[in-house]
Amino acid sequence: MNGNTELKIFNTLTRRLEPFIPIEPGKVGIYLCGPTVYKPSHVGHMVGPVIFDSIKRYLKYLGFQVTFIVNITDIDDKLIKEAPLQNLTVASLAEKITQDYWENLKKLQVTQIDQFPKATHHIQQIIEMIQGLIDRGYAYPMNGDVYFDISKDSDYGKLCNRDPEQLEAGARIEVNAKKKNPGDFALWKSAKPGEPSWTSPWGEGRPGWHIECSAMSRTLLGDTIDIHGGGLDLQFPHHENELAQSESFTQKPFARYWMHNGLMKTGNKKMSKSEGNEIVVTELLKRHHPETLRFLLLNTHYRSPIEYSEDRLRELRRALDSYYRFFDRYQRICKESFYHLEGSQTKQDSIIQSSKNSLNRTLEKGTEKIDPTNPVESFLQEIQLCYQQFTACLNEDFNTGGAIGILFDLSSILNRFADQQGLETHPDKIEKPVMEAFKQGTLLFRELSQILGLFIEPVSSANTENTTLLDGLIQLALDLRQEARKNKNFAQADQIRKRLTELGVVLEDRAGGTDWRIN
RNA sequence: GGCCGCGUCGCCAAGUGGUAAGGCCACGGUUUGCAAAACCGUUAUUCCCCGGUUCGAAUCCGGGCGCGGCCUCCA
Repeated sequence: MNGNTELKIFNTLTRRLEPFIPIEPGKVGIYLCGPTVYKPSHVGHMVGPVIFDSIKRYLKYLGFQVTFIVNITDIDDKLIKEAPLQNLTVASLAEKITQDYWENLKKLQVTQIDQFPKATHHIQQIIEMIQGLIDRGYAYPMNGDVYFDISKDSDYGKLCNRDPEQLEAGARIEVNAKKKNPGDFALWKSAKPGEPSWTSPWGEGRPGWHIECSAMSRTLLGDTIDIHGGGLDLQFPHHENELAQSESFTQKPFARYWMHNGLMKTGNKKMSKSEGNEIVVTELLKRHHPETLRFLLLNTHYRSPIEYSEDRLRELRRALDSYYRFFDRYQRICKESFYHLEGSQTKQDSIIQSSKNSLNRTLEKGTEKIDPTNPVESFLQEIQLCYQQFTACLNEDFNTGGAIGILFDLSSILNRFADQQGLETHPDKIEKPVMEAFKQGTLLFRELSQILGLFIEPVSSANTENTTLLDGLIQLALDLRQEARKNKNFAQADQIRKRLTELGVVLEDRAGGTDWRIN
C-alpha cells in the first residue's frame, strides 16, 4: 500500500505539515481524549469523535489497519461533586453519562471506535506507572498525594511551547503547599472520607487527571502511539502533562503526531460548560437530524473553530436535501436504492481502479485519446477528476470541507448527465453504456461519501414517518388535482397545490406521476 | 503579561507562492400548462490595512488594526 505516502498531517508538536509515516508499516494506533462523564454531552464533545471517525475511515480506505481508542474518564473531582446533587453514586452517574455519550455517537454514525477504556478499570496500570515515575525520580509522594515534578523533566512544555519558569511566575492558581513547584501536578490524590477510593502504596486515593490517559494508551496501544488527538483546549495542561509522564516513564516518544481540533463556538464565544452556552446533543437532535450535525462538523476544517447556530444547521439541511433528492432520483432511474449500493471500501478496490468496467476502460485510454464530443467519455473523465480532487483534499491534513465541496460537484455532474441523457424523460431510449456510466458515477459517489461517514443510512423522511391516513389524504388531494389537470382546469389544480404548499407539502410533477414531500 | 491561532462575496467556507472551490441566499435563463426539482449563467480584478521579498502573494517577511483560544476545569 503506497497511497499512504501522500498523506500529510499537521503536527502540533512541530507546528508543521508532515508526511504521515506510522511506526509500524501498515498499522496505525490512534488515541483520542474522550469525556469526563459527569454531564450530558454537548455539541463540542462530538467534534473529535466525528472527525476522527472520518479520519479512521480514510486511513482504512488507504489500506491501513487502524486501532482507534477513546477513553472514558469516570473518576474525577467533578464526578464526586456532581453525583450527590443527582442522588447518584459516582459509578452510576458515570454509567448514565457514558450511555448518553454512546447513544449520541451512534446517532452521528460514529462507528469506528474500537474501544472505550475506562479509568476505573485501569487503576492497577495507573499505580504501576506512578510507582515507576517515583522510582525514576520524576515524582514524589507527599502526605498521601503523589505529584509529578516538572523540574525533573528537561523538556517539559515542549508541546505547548511553554516555559516552566513562566508558568510559575504567572501562576494564578492558589499554590498548593504540598507541591514543590507550582507547576507540579497530581498523579494520585488521597481520598477524603466517603469518596470513592482505591488502595495504593500511598494510601487510599484516586488517580489525578492526566495519568489515566498515559496508562490506558500505553496498555492498549504501546509506548509510542501514532496519532494522539483531542480538543485544542486540552493542549495545556492535559496533553502537556500526559506527554511528560509518559515519556519520563518509558523514555520513548509518546506520540508521533499530535492533532488538535478547533473548538465549537457560537457568535464570538467558544462553547463550553464553563461558559454555560453549551448545546446539549440530545436537545439539538430533537430539532435537527443527526446527519445535519455530522455534516456541520465535517464542513469546516478540523483545526478551525466551528461556527454553530440554528440558522447554520437549517442552511446545511437545505444543502443536504439536494443530495437526498439525487438519491431519490437515482432510485427512480435505476430502480434500486442508493443506500443499497456497495461502494468500494478501499482505494485498491475503487471503482476508479477496477479494470472490469467501462469507466476504467475509457480512462485507460489516457486523457488525449478521450473523445470530448462523446458525452459518456467526457462524463467519465469528469468523474475521475472528482476522485482525484477528493483524495487530494483528504491527503492534505484531512481537508473534509474541501472534500465535501467535491461531493457537491460530483452530484451536479451526475444530475447534469441524467438531464442531458434524458434518463428520466425517455428511459426507453437509453443505451446501455450511458446507463452503466451513470451507475458507476453514482457508485463512486457512494464510495467517497462513505469515507466521510455520510449518507450511510436513509434519512427517515416525514413521508415514511407519517400514518397511512396522512398518506391517503394527500393521495386523495393529488388524485383530485390530477383529474383537474387532465381537464385542463389549471386554476383548480393550482389551488389544490397552493393549499398543500401552505401546509408544507411540496409537489413535484414528473413523467411518472406526482411526488410529494413535507418541507 | 507569556504562548497559540484567526481575519477570503450578504452569511458560511476551501484554498497557504502561479493568478479566487463549494454551500446558503439573491437575480436572470433552460425545462414545466404554471410550479417544484434539476441544469446553465450572473454575483470578491480581489482575499483587514500599510510596507517588503519575488518574474509572480490571499498565500512568505515586517509593522499596524480587529477578533478568539490557552496560561484555572473544559472536547
